[in-house]
Amino acid sequence: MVVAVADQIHNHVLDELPAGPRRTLAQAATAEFGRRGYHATTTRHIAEHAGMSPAGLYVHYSSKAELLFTISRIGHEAVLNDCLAALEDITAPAERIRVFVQTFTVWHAVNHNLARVLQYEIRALEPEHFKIIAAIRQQTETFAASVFAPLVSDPNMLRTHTIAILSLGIDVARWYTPGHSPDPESVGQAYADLVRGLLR
Amino acid sequence: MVVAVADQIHNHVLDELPAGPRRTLAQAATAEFGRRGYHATTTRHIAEHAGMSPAGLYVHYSSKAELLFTISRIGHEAVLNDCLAALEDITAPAERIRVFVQTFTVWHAVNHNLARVLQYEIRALEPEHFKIIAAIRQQTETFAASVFAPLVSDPNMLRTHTIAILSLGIDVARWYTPGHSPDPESVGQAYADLVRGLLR
DNA sequence: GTCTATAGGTAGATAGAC
DNA sequence: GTCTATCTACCTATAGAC
Repeated sequence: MVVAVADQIHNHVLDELPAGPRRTLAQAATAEFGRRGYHATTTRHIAEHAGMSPAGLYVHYSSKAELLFTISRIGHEAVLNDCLAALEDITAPAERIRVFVQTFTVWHAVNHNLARVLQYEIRALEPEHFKIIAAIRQQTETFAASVFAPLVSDPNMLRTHTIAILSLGIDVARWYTPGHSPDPESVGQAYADLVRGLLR
Repeated sequence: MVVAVADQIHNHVLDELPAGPRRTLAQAATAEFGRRGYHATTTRHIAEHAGMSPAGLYVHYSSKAELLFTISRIGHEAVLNDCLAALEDITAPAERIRVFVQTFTVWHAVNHNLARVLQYEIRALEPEHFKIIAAIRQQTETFAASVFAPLVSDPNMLRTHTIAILSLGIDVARWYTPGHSPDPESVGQAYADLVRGLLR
């Protein structure tokens, strides 16, 4: 079943946190923020999802804002690191592009709920938190551009192509619906093929 | 100046409403919802932006939810109608695709603030409102698929291509920043070129 | 139709017992 | 570390004067 697999991998990203209430709360908050949005989600929703009282949350997180920041930081680092790791041993430019698009796309399909928090709730971050997140996003964008650069000579076109290709992956988080959409690997493969045509 | 032009055309969409407090409030709400999100925006923000007291809003709208629905309905109808109108006299399949992509993309760049409300705040709509909006979105998606169909024989690929191409346009609303991003026409042209390569 | 004032509800966060 | 109870603040919406 697609839903179960997606949930497993989804939880896997936040497994960077040691097992315990802090991780449980981060998982609960990700589910709620992803479905309803940060401002529509109450601390009571999160606590109930995590199986504890509203007050219990504040033993492990100082605020709702810290919970969002923690999720956002781990998520943003995970996308970047997964893409870096996937391309580590690949040197052929065309193959690097193919694997990048596939990895980035699959990540957003598998982690569509977490990805929605990353992409939609940036403006809900507090200013100091926003700066840190923006820096990670900049790294991801710069890395993507470096992957596409060998096949795009014009710098202006490189910028447009990079934004467009990242858009394809990012927007998967918006429309992806487990059970209704094709499985993540299929989407990733289809998008990698699309981009190959796009860059010729 | 790019900002001024974008604001003019932005306001133009809501000019479907007769001039008066109802239109002024819809414009104010669009600006606030687009910047901060529906749930982070208070009725006081909207009233202040529109230059009236918090209570004044309720003379013209029954609730904050009705304001969102009004904006969402007019905006969704505008995208669909603009695309239909742009393709009315065009029969050549490749040209229809080019003009569709350009129109859809430019619309989301010019109306990026309104477009954010359309794309990000669907889940904030009340159930009855959601049904009506979903029906308009379905029409737009069906129309897009009919435009691409002549150049994509495999039905499965048609669905993937349609989603991907709509994603490109929709995601413009997320990243477009007047003054920093290229002007809307340039983005539309670049994306139309990209899609031409993508469909070959 | 506009305002000031406020009702009624609920949010984030804390106090203090166990 | 968990709970129940609650504080304080603010939000949507209404009442009622002008």
